[in-house]
Amino acid sequence: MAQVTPPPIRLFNTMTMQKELLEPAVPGCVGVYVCGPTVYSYIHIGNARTFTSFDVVVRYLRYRGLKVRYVRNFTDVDDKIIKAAHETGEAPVALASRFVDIFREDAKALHMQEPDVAPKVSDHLPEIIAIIQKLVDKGFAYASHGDVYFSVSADKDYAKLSKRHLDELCVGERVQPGDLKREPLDFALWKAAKPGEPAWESPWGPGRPGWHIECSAMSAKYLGETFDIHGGALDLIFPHHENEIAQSESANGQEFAKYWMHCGFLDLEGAKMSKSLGNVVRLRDALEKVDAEALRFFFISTHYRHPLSFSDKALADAEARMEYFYETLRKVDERIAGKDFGTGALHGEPHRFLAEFESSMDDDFNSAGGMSALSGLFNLMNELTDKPPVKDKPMVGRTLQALREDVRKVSGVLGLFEDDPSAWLLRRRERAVRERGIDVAEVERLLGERTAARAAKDFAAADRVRATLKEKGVEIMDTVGGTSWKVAAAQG
RNA sequence: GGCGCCAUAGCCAAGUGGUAAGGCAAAGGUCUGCAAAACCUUCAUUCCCCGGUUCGAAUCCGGGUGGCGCCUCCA
Repeated sequence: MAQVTPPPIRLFNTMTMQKELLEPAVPGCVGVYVCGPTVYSYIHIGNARTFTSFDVVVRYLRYRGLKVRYVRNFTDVDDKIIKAAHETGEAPVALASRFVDIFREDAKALHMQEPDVAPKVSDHLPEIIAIIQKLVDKGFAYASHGDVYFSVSADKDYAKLSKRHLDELCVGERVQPGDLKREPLDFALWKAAKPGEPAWESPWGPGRPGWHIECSAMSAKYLGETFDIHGGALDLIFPHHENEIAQSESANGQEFAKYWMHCGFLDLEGAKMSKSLGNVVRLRDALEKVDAEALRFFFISTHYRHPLSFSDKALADAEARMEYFYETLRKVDERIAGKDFGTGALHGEPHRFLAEFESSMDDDFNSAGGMSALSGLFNLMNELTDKPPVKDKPMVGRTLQALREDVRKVSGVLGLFEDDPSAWLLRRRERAVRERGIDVAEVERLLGERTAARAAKDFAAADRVRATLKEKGVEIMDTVGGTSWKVAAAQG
């Protein structure tokens, strides 16, 4: 077996601010670490966008034949968790554990694949304490009244990821009164326990890890001291990722991650989503109103590094597009199901669309560019189904089969079209029926009346029924197989 | 103040040196009893503005203007 040529995937590296060819440390194998959620609440649609983006990255790397180890952690020890637990009266560990389960449900609902490893901070105290000890031993960290701090001045290339100047950073840094730190920029690796807080024993007394050290410890455990891709959203560049680099490279004396990928922000029609404004949209609330794949499609339609604006209109557009895709697939499946069209030539080079899709995705996971190829693919499916340009029916059938097969491949990468088309369409109609308060029995009765009128060639009566239904938001379609109906697009 | 990002048709959105993908909307057409869906056609001599580099720039450089993010927890 010949050596497989590595796929020419290029990705934008925040460290160098350039697109680079992906060259894994171990050829053919890619280690990916994505900073996962702090489990103190429900995730919002911004979090969902980030995790969906990396879900697609990992799916694509695998599609391209790379062996991926995908690690996404749970931060289950944290100030915010302690605070939230205080409010609900739960034990912090219990609250965190509850939201880990909730996160898993949400991720599944959005068709995200499980990471290979989903480590929790609370399960990795020995590893965390070990790396802190290593930093203390090497002189990069110091203990202070039960806390341990990383000494930023000991790290000569601190801030290389965010490209900041230390003297400038000091200006904005708040220095707490009675601070235990030597320098304002130093950050906590270990925090001494306060009464009532979860605490673990350590060489510095009871306490808990600081925010950043967990990722250094857990990534090293599961991916090694140097690994390939480290991801997260833009806001993690500073200080979180910067501090991870400082810790890991100081402790291990080698490069931490080769490629840094950062996902752009999602806003609400230009407004920042924030708790103080009270406009945080939870993923699960969004999924009450919009189909999961439509939401994924909405995310995927814009490049992962670009800002994305969430709105009802954008969602409605995405859902309408998904309906087009699924209607097409339903027709195609009906046409080719269980049929054998033999072997032979295909019409119109159907595989060119998949090739186009791949070349877009190879270029920094440009899923938005890939949509163009997808449109071409579906367009050809419709053309072949409804108005075949060639008479050779077996050839048309074979071509449709080939196209359907390519849709399945794209589906595996994007996490779209994973449903049975008819089931998806019916589910969407049922949701619309509920939302619009449509009386299905009445619709069926009116349709019966209309069918009778049409049979009697009383088209005026038939058109009156059509108009009546239209007022109720129901659109009807006459086909060879009879009349079907759907809920018209919402007018607002 | 520092470090960055963004600005492409009515809207969404690719394209980062070689002469503007795709989608939605709109208009016309095919099909239809009429529709819907689908398909076909049309729809940016031009990419926020002003300079510069180049045979050639939406793409590179300089300067503006307008949005935004991070610098404190944040996906």
